[in-house]
Amino acid sequence: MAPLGRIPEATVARLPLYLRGLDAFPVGVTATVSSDELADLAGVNAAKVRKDLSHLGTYGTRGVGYDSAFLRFQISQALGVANVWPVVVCGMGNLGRALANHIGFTDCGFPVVAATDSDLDKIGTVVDGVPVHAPGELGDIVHRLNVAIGVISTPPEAAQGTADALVAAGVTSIMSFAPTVLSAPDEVEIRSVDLVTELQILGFHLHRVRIAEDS
Amino acid sequence: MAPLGRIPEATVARLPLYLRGLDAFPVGVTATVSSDELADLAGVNAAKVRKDLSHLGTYGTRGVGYDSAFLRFQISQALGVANVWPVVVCGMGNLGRALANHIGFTDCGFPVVAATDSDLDKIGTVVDGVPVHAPGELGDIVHRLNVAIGVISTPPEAAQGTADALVAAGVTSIMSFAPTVLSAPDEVEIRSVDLVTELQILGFHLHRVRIAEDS
DNA sequence: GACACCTTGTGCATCAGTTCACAAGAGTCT
DNA sequence: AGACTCTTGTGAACTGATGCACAAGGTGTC
Ligand SMILES: NC(=O)c1ccc[n+]([C@@H]2O[C@H](COP(=O)([O-])OP(=O)(O)OC[C@H]3O[C@@H](n4cnc5c(N)ncnc54)[C@H](O)[C@@H]3O)[C@@H](O)[C@H]2O)c1
Ligand SMILES: NC(=O)c1ccc[n+]([C@@H]2O[C@H](COP(=O)([O-])OP(=O)(O)OC[C@H]3O[C@@H](n4cnc5c(N)ncnc54)[C@H](O)[C@@H]3O)[C@@H](O)[C@H]2O)c1
Repeated sequence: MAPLGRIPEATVARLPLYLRGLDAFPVGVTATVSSDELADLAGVNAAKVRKDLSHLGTYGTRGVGYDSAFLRFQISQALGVANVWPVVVCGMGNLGRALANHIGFTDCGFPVVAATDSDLDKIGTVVDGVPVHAPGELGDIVHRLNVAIGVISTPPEAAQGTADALVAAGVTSIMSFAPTVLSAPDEVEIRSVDLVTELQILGFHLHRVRIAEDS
Repeated sequence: MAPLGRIPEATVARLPLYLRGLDAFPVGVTATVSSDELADLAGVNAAKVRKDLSHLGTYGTRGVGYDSAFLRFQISQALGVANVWPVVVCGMGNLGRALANHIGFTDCGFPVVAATDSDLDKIGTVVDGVPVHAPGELGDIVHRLNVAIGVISTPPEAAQGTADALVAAGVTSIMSFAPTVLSAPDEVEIRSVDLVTELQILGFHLHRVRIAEDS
C-alpha cells in the first residue's frame, strides 16, 4: 500500500471514469461496489480497477468490495476535484462558443470565466455569460480571475502565440484544439485534442479492412 | 523492413503528425527531410520517427534523409488518406454545429454529409450546408450517403442509443464526445473524446503541485 | 580511391502498463 | 468452530512502447 506514492499516468486517466461510474450509486446510502461492477461501469477490466485503486492506498474489504461513498471520497481526494480551476477560452469561434456554453465544465469545477478573441466585433461582448476580451488582456485576466487552465481554440496560426501568452501569464495547464505542435517549458502541461488525427486513426482502420476485403 | 506488416497502434497515432509536419515542405519540390527535422515538426524524438517510418517499409537514404514527397506519399498510402470517408453528426447542439461547420474535416477527407437531431424544430433544416434529419432516419442516411463514420454529440443519455443505431446501420467507426462508456461489438472502433476527463487530468497535476507547495 | 562526414535502420536494454493467478482475509451458514 | 464462498491486493509474467547506441551504407571532397 502506498498511501500517496506516485500514481501512474495511465491510472490518473482512468480515475475520472471510475468517479463517473460511481455516480450510478446514490450518495448517502451505504452501498458496496465490487471491482467487477466498477470495471463494467468504466469499461475496463477488473484487474485494472483493483491495481489502479491500490495505487491510492484505498482499501476495500475482501469478500465484499469497496464502500461506494468512501471510494468516491478517496478518488475525489486523489484527483483534487474539490478544487475549482477557472478556465479561459482563447478564440471564441465555432468551437470556443460551444465550449464556453457547456455547463458540464462548470459542474465539474472548471468554470469558463473569460474568453479572448482578436475579432473587434466580439471584444467587449458577453457570450453566454462569458465576457470576451482582447488577446492583449490575457495576462490581466489570468491574474484578476485566478485562471488556472487555458483552452486554445484559435486558428492554428495563432495557437503558438496564444500558448506563449498563456505561459507568460503564468498558466501551466493548457488544453489545445489547434492542429499544431505547441512548444512550451517542461513544467507546462499541454493536452492536445486533435480531432482530425482522431478521424485519421479511424480512417486508417477503415482503410485496413477495405484492403483486407479486396484481397 | 516489413513493407506491409502490422503497424503498432502508437505509430498509427503519430503518422498524421508526420504528415502534417511534411506540409512545411512545398509539394513538387525535391527536398529531403531528416528524422531530426521531422521529429521537431511533430514534437517527438528522432529515434521514434525512424522506428515509426521503418514500420511502413519506408526507405530514406543514409547520410541524406527522406525524400519529402515520397515520404508524404508513403504515409498517405499507409493511412489511406486518399479515401474519402463521409461523416454523420448525431446531435446538432452546440458542439455538433461547431463540428458540422468545420471545414478542416472536409479538407482532410472527412466531409460531414448529414446530421441527426431529435429536436423537431431542427429536423428538416439545413445548417451550414448540412441537412438535419430525424434520428430514425439514420439507417437510411448511412446507406444512401455511404456514411463511414458516426460522430456522437448528443446528450449523454442518448449516446448509447445513438451508438446502437449507428452500429445497426452498419457504421463501424465512431467518435463520441459524450461522457459515457459506450458498448458495441468488438469490430466497431470507438474513439471517445472526453473533454471533462482531459480537464480533470490537468486538474490532477495542478492539485499535485499545489500540495507540493503547501508542504 | 581513400577518407571524412552524415543519417539511416535496428538490435538491445529499459520502462510502463496490462493481465493472470492465487494466497490472504472477510463474511456467512451450519 | 469449521467449512465454504466471495472478493481483494499483489507478485510475477507478459506485452507494447521508448530510447540508446552503433554498424551499415550513402555522399562529397581531396
Ligand atoms: N470547429 C471544430 O469543430 C474544430 C474541429 C477540430 C479542430 N478545430 C480547431 O479548433 C480551432 C478553432 O476552430 P473554430 O472552428 O472555432 O474556428 P473559428 O475560425 O470559428 O474560430 C477561431 C476564432 O479565433 C479568433 N482568433 C483569431 N486569432 C486569435 C488570437 N490571436 N487570439 C484570440 N482569438 C483569436 C477568431 O477571431 C475566431 O473567432 C482551430 O484551430 C481549428 O482547427 C475546430
Ligand atoms: N459543448 C461542449 O463544449 C461539450 C464539451 C464536452 C462534452 N460535450 C458533450 O457533447 C455532447 C453534446 O454537447 P452539446 O453542448 O452540443 O449539447 P446540446 O444540448 O447543445 O446538444 C445536444 C443536441 O442533441 C440533440 N439530441 C438529443 N437526443 C438526440 C438523439 N437521440 N438523436 C439525435 N440528436 C439528439 C438535442 O436536440 C440537441 O440539439 C454532450 O454529451 C456533452 O456532454 C460537449
